[in-house]
Amino acid sequence: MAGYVSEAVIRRLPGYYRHLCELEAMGVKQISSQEMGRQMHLIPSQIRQDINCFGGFGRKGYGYNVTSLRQHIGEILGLDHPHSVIIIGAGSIGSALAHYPDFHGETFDTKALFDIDPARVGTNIGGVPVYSMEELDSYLASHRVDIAVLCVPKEAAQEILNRLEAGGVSAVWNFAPLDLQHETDRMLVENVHLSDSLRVLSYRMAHQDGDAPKE
Amino acid sequence: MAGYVSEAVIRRLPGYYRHLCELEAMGVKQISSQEMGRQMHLIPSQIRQDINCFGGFGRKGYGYNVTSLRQHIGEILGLDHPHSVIIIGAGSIGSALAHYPDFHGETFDTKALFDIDPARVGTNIGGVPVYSMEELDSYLASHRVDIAVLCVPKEAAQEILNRLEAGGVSAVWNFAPLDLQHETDRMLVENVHLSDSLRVLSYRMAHQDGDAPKE
DNA sequence: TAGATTGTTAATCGATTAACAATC
DNA sequence: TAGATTGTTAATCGATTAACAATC
Repeated sequence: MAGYVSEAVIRRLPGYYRHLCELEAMGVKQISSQEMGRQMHLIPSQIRQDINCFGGFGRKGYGYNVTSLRQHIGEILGLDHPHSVIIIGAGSIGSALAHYPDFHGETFDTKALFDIDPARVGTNIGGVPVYSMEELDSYLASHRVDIAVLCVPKEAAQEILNRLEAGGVSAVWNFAPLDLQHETDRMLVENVHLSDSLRVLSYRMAHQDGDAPKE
Repeated sequence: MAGYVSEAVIRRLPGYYRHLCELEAMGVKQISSQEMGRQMHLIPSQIRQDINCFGGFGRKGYGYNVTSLRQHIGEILGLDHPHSVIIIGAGSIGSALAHYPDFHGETFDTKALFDIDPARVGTNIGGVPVYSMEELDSYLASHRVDIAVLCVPKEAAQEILNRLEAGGVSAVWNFAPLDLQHETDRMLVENVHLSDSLRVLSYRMAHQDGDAPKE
C-alpha cells in the first residue's frame, strides 16, 4: 500500500485540483468519477485509480465530496503549507513571475529577486525587492529558501545552480532552456521549457488532418 | 510506414532538437545513439526508435550526422517555415512573451498585441504594437494569423477563443489556467499551465526521500 | 576485413481500461 | 430494499527496452 506513484499520475493531480477548485467555486458539493470524467474528458476508472494511489476519499454509492477531495489533493500536492520563493533574473520572464498573483499568496510567497543589472538592483518589481546577484550567497546563508525560480540565460544557469545548491535551496523551477534535472541530486528541479511546448504546437500544425509524418 | 506517432515521442522531439543544436554549436559533426543517450540520459534504443518514426536518418556503423539530423527534426517540428503570431493580453506574461527573442525570429514572428486597457493601446511592447481588443476581429479578417498566444484571465478566455476560431486562427498557445483543448476542434490548442508545473514541483518536495504518499 | 552502429522485430514492462464484488 | 458508485483486481493495450541481422 505504501506507494510508488507513477509520473503519469503525478502530472494529472494538478488538473484534478484545478477542476475541483472550480466545482467548489460553483457550489457543487458532490461528484462521481463518472460525472467528473465526462467534464474532464477522462475515463472514470482512471480517476478512481489515480485517487486511490493516495487513499479512499470517496463513499460507495455516493461519490466524492468536492471540498474534501479538493483539500486532500491540495495536501498531497503540498499546497497546504507555505513555500518561500526567490526569483533569479529580473528580465521579462522573471519580472512577469514577480507579478504573478499565485506567487504572493499563502502557499507561495516571493521574498526576493536577484539580478546582475545594477540599474535594477534596489528597485521593486511587483512588490518584490531586487538584490544584486552578489548578495545571493549571503541571502541564502541567512534565509530559508524553498524554491528558486531560475530565469537567467542558459549560459549563467549552471553556475547559479551550484550556488543555490551550496546555499541549501530545496528546489528549482527552471525556465532556462536546458535540462537541469540530472545536474543535481540534492535539489529537486522542474524544467518548464516554454519553447518545447511551442514547438510541440508547431509540430501539430505541420502534421494535422492526417498528414502522415512518414511517406 | 505512414505513421501514427505517439504523444510520448512527439513530446521528446523538442529535447532532441535542443540537444542537437547544442552539439552543432559545439562543432560536433557526428554522434551515435549510444553517446547521445549517455548525454541526454535516455536509452539508445529509444532514441533510434523515436527517430525512426520519421525515417532512417542515420548510417549503419557511423551514427548520425548532427547537422543533418538537427535539420530533419527541425522540419518535422515545422521550424523550417515561418509562423505569424499575435499575443492576446498585454499583462505581465503577454508583455514578457513580446520580449521573448524566439518570438522575433524567422520561425515565429510576433505581429501584434491586443489588450483591453486603453492606457496600453497605441503603445509598443518589445517592438510589437498594442491594439485594442475591439480591433481583434477586423485584424483577423485582414491578416493571416498562425498562432494566437492567449494571456488573459480565465474568465475572458472562452469568449476570445470563439473570436479566434471565427477569425480563422490555426492554433492557440494557451497560458490561461484552464483546459481549452477540448473546447474546439477546428483549432489546435496547446495548454501551458505554468501553475501545474509548479504544483508538481511542490508535490515532489512533499514526497521526496521516500515519504510514502500512503501510510 | 573487423568493428561499430543502425533499423527493426521481438520481449518486457507499465499504464490504462474494464469488470465486479463490496457497500453506502 | 434497489440503485449507485466506490475500491480493487484482472485484462488489455501501448510504450519502452532488448536483441540482432543488415550493412557501412
